[in-house]
Amino acid sequence: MLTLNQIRGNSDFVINRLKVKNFNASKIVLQIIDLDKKRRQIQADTNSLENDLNSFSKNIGLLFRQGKTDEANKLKENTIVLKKKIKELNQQLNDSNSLLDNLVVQLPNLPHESVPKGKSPEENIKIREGGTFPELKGKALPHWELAAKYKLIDFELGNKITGSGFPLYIGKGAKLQRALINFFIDENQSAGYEEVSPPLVVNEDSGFGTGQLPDKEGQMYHIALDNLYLIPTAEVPVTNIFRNMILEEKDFPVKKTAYTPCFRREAGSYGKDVRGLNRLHQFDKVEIVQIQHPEVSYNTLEEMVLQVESLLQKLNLPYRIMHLCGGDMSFASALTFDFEVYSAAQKKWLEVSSVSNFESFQANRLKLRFRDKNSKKLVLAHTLNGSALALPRLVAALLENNQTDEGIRIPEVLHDYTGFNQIS
RNA sequence: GGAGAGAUGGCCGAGUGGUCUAAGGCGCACGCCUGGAGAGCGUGUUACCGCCUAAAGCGGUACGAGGGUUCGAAUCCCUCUCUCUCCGCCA
Repeated sequence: MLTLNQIRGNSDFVINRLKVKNFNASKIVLQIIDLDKKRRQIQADTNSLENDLNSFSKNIGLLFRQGKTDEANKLKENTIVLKKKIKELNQQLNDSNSLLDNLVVQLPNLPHESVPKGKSPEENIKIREGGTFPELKGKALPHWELAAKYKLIDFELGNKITGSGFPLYIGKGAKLQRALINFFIDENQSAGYEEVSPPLVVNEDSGFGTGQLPDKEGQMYHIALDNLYLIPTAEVPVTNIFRNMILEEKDFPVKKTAYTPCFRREAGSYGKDVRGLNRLHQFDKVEIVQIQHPEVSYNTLEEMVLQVESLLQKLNLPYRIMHLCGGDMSFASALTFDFEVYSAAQKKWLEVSSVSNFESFQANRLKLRFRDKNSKKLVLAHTLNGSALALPRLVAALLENNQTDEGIRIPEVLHDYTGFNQIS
């Protein structure tokens, strides 16, 4: 959520920046500025009346203690009108405040100045690519056929147990999941991220803190009886560790990594794009999160991009890094880099990671601040996160790209984790 | 699931209707003292909103959350949330 300070006095700037995200903010911004002015006037009036009431009360107490009951009772009469007026004004103030909140919450985060204009993923800009493309003999099988052939994943059984989008991993398929998770966490740990293992369900406040609520509730599984939500990503519980916190500058950088299953309702399209592991309701992901000083958060973003890149390099997968255009960015992000791996059989790029700087957008909702060393004032911190990495599509590419006549080769870095170097 | 107790500032903890922003202690910051450190002494130490160009200053709000009673609520009443203890059940 943007701060009122960001909007007040910068309305043109805000409106123009949001155009990059194809968001027409002019109407809302004007409403906000108007309402904010009104709200402040109401508050000034209310405060002054409350001040009057307080001094009346003090005097009444004083008179009672002096035994001047008649005078006190006379003063009491004065407070009746005052109280009624204050009550009305307070009602107005509350109304204005919640109206204002409702408006501000609708504004997406401002995109960073480097964000390219564009409406769709086609307009994302490739930063660089790496890894080597596989040279496959004969016809490459898609991962869902490989998964069936080698009995790694049973989509039908997942269907039977739960429904579509909930695969059952079996044998070496299951072991491969664990191997990847452990590999990623170990790598992130060596890069200075502390491992945490958070709750997989969160309350409403947490959902709001990272921006899933309100608006995007349809994307999360909701447990109505307890009003809790299944996490769509570890970002939610991990970032919410810092809700309502005041950090010191010496605490920076805060670096956490977490493995969690992720649950997404998202009723996507059907057909080829969602076959096999391409889109699931439940999947595994290792996340990295950083809390940083605003002055250096973009260096941190770069550092996180390199961390994710190193994972893909070690797995020896062909990948590319995309600078997302305004239209393809998430609501809360100021700058996002997507990582895609090439799937040899499907002949397309699959997104396996998204690394973003949210600047103070989440911090404002979370009330995550730090004390500035020089000014001694409280300042909103910057939050960043990225997948390092999400498993399903990575596994898809891994299976497809490494298939041979003898079986599927496992990347060397995983051998210690899997205990086998080939699936056959 | 049953019974009971509780929630006060960064932490501990006092406070059962008025001068309570809230005693006392710890911690922290600064100063004095010291060769240096410690002890000791002194001073300071919540956040949010509003007024003010800003600072200073002033006003308002907040004692788990929300509502109520009252001229006045940390204190009384109602609802909710959470924590702890005991019993039961249990991975």
